[in-house]
Amino acid sequence: MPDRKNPAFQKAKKNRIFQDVVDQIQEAILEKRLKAGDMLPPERELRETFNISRGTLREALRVLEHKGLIEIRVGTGGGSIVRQAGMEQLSETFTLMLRSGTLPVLEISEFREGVEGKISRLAAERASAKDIKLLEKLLNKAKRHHDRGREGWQDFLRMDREIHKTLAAVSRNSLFQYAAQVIHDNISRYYDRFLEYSPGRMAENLNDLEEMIGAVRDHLPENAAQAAQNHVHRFTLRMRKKEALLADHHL
Amino acid sequence: MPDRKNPAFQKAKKNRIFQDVVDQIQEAILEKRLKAGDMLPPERELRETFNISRGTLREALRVLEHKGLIEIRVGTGGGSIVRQAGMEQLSETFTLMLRSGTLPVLEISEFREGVEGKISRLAAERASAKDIKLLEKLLNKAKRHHDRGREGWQDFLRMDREIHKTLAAVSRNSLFQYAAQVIHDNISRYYDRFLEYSPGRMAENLNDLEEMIGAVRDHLPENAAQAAQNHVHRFTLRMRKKEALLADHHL
DNA sequence: ACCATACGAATGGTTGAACCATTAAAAAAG
DNA sequence: CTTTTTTAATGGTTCAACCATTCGTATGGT
Repeated sequence: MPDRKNPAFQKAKKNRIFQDVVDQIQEAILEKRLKAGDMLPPERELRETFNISRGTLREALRVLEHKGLIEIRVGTGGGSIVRQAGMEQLSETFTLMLRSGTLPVLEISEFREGVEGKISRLAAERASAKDIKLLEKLLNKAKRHHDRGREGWQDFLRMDREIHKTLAAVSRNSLFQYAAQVIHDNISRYYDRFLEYSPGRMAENLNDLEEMIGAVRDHLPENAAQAAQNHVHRFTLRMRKKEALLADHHL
Repeated sequence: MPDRKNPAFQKAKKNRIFQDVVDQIQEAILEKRLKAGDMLPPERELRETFNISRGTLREALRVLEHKGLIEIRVGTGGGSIVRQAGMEQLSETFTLMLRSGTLPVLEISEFREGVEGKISRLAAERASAKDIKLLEKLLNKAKRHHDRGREGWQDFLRMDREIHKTLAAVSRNSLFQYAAQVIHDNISRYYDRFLEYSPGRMAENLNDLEEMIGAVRDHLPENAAQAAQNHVHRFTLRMRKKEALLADHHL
């Protein structure tokens, strides 16, 4: 169990006391006076340090937890553990905006096209021999699922996702990686129903993937970007068409 | 024996009552059963609705507030007001990640290049005559500030930002717009110090802006994208060079 | 000596009641 | 009618107790 740290906090003062506590602890973490893995003193002790009630302290800890700056565990040896802020919070907030904001699906898709395009471009620039080997292995799996026809459809879609995920990793940029993942997760949550089976569609998709991976293999960034954008754009078009149909149906 | 599947279940932390309350209220907001501007019942009433203590309820409200889903006001007629989740939370989380070093500055810059490139590309495709007129007006202002030399530097930078903002609006995609703004705000918060005056730098920047706006005027998406990326990339390079210098200095 | 079980202490989670601080609306004063 | 004062609603904070979970340790049987 890590040592309990006590980096000399000040007494709370602001209008909203818990906010002052949040700020103090956050600063301590950002200035590395508290490092990832360190444990804060137990609530009953921190309470006295800040000279506030336990309830107020807990509101502060709750916010810090939600910010991803601490993790809270119960039981003996539990308590508040300092974390390294990760991408989860960014994803969560983004998801909230996608779900609640009035972001038109068209704009989201357009953004996605840009991100996927750039990812493929970077991947084409940076793919190592090993990366290429992996991508081609995945592509072969996809081909085999394609050849199985209708019964391979779900597996094919899974490989499609896997390939995109791998390309994102090859781009060596975690922001693009997370952006692609968050958008994909959110788009598919609402539009997976558009992915009904059709032989032509699967052949078309397989062709897209072949083009993308071929361009990455040959280190042709421009082609890779174009292929990826076409691939995503095709999905967007299908989605819009289907949406229009559904709208008609409702009239 | 069948394979054991692991479909990435979420941690079942539902033991925590406040989390359940957060989820319920959040769902109500996302499903528009609660709209922006609506007010939740006062704490003492909500407490009874959920059949929990006020302290627990307040922890839930605290989290919702931090998510940007509600705003809390004190006094008569105050209470929890439903908000539309905006960009502030995204920006805040982004700032946290920047400061805690989770996101390498290089990756952020690269992302920014992609976003600004795509924005300029879209702007070149979609700019109306009116948009172009506005952009050229801004460009002229920038030119005049440039001609004033050193004393026009700050004004020139302001115009640079204004032009980028306008381009983002012309792209007609609020996601790109948000992304560009969040990244710009965060990058400049920590790296404005790299923007020291030099006549060559200002001339170089002005030239970039002229190229970008020229390409938009002539509806040449590819050129516009390239010009914007170069523009941002130049800033990235300067930033990295300066960072290296500072690092040397510290040795 | 070893292992399983039961206990107990540490720690976060929850509760209820009371009081403080701020604000807007109503009442009183001019 | 305007200004000031009062009042009531509402979030902010405190305190004290108890519940639930977890882990180390003591206990006891083999």
